[in-house]
Amino acid sequence: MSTKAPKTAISPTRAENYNEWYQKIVRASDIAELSGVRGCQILKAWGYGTWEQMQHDLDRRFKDTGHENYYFPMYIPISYFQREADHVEGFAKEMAVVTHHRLTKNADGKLVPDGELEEPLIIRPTSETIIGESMSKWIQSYRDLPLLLNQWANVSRWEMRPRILLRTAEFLWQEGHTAHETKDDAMRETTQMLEVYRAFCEDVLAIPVITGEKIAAERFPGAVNTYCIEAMMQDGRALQAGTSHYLGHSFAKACTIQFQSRTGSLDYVHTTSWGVSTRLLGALVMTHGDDNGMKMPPRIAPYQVVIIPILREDSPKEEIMTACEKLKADLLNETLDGQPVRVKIDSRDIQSSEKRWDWIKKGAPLIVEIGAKDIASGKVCVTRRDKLEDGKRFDERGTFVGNIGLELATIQQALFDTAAAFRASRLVRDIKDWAAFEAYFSKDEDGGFTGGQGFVRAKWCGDETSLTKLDVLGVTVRCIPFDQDGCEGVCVLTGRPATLEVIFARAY
RNA sequence: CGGAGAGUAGCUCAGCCCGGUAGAGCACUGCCUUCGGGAGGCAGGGGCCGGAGGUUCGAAUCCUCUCUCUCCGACCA
Repeated sequence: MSTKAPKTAISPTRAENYNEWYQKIVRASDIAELSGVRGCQILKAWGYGTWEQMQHDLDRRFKDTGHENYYFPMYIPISYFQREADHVEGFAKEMAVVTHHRLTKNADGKLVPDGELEEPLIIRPTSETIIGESMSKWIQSYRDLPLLLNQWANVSRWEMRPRILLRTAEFLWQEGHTAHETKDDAMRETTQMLEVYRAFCEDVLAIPVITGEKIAAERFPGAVNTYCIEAMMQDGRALQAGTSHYLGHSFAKACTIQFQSRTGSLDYVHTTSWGVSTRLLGALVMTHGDDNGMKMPPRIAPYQVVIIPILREDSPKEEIMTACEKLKADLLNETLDGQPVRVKIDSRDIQSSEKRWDWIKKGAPLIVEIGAKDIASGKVCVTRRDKLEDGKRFDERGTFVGNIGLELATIQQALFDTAAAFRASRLVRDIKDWAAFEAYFSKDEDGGFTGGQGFVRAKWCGDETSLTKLDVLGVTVRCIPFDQDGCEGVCVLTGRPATLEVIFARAY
């Protein structure tokens, strides 16, 4: 019995059921899977490898801006955590709490917690308080400032409704924490790191983002200002891809981080924090995935070129493998952005067609097949993942190798352009009143995928009580974009005069 | 955390209503034939039916509790 091959590698397709497509593609691309532990995920080699690429790139950007890596404990005494009231308010409902320090067997032979801790520990949801504790000891004078540190770590937030890669009980991230002498210095840091994130997302992940500030209701608990980069997923929903906070004196006061100023006074430092997480993997999937799987932007792909030897019973196996090795070696001498091209030879003992689909689903940017015919002709058979519909092409071997850096850069740009065009097609600017607004977010499918519709950029009066109107639509204010037009207009929610432009959208 | 649905082979599921100790397709293993393409044939391996109790001579099937996942809602730096 022959089963008909599906038209698409991922089923259902995005149009059929976007949510299910998302879960399927995450699995099929071998990026991550759910674990047996409630709300927790396993990052697999292809997903973790992508995260490692992100880490390398971001870490360099952090170092270039003067930061150094530290590592702080995962356990935070409740007494530290509760020092900042807003912080407690924001996070208390999703804490994992450690109350015991050993296990013993009970009468039934079952292991039960024993040895209750005098003071329970929480597992960090973020580290402002425990880092603040150290900063208060390390900082004495203005000469100790600025203190610019970063930590790569796991954090835990007990989410009620987990969603793989986007919202899990444990995830990996980096959190930058800095302390400054003045508000201006801290604000510069906050905006500088947001810009680092923007550049990283757009240039490396090929995800176009909108930079802006969060409204009060969406701020980080304890922050004075929260800034963000917001990306649009293929269902039109917004995803916060990174945040940067100016924390003012909140944690300085909570943790008593003081310094003697140039004039001799004892002042509180101004702190900031900023972070991105493995959620970016989810953003990548929902930005670049299609119905055949993932498309990894070359700058972040663990392997940019995958070589598949085409081996038949009668093939000169050694000769083909040697040719593959030689091609790999030649490609390793080529570069993208000054970095050696990342190449993998897939020598698994399975059918070559299966390997090919495997890498299509994973989203390797370029798949090269080498068989006896190619060696004879001096050519290579190339599949460009972002142009699957073009099929295979046959390049002169030397041409392919010589152009590899250029081609990877071309693919990178093509992915960004596609994502930017998609966002542009769903970024609406001409909605001026509530009737049009409500109609936009209430309309049925218009040929796109389910859910979010898109972004509405419109005038808003700034009165947060007006936002209750949005509840029934499931829409929120994603950010106040930096590039305000400053023009006078009418608030789309209240009809009152307004100069503020905001992005309205459904969000993840 | 509230409402709904679902957990049976690695995956997708049938069997459950009408209890009699497990099946299909795909995947996997071996052999053969194929193969520039998500192959075909034959032969195999693999599950104590999410877990714990209970009812019964007997439970995947009935009852109770519990865990996990999915969807909707609340919540969500």
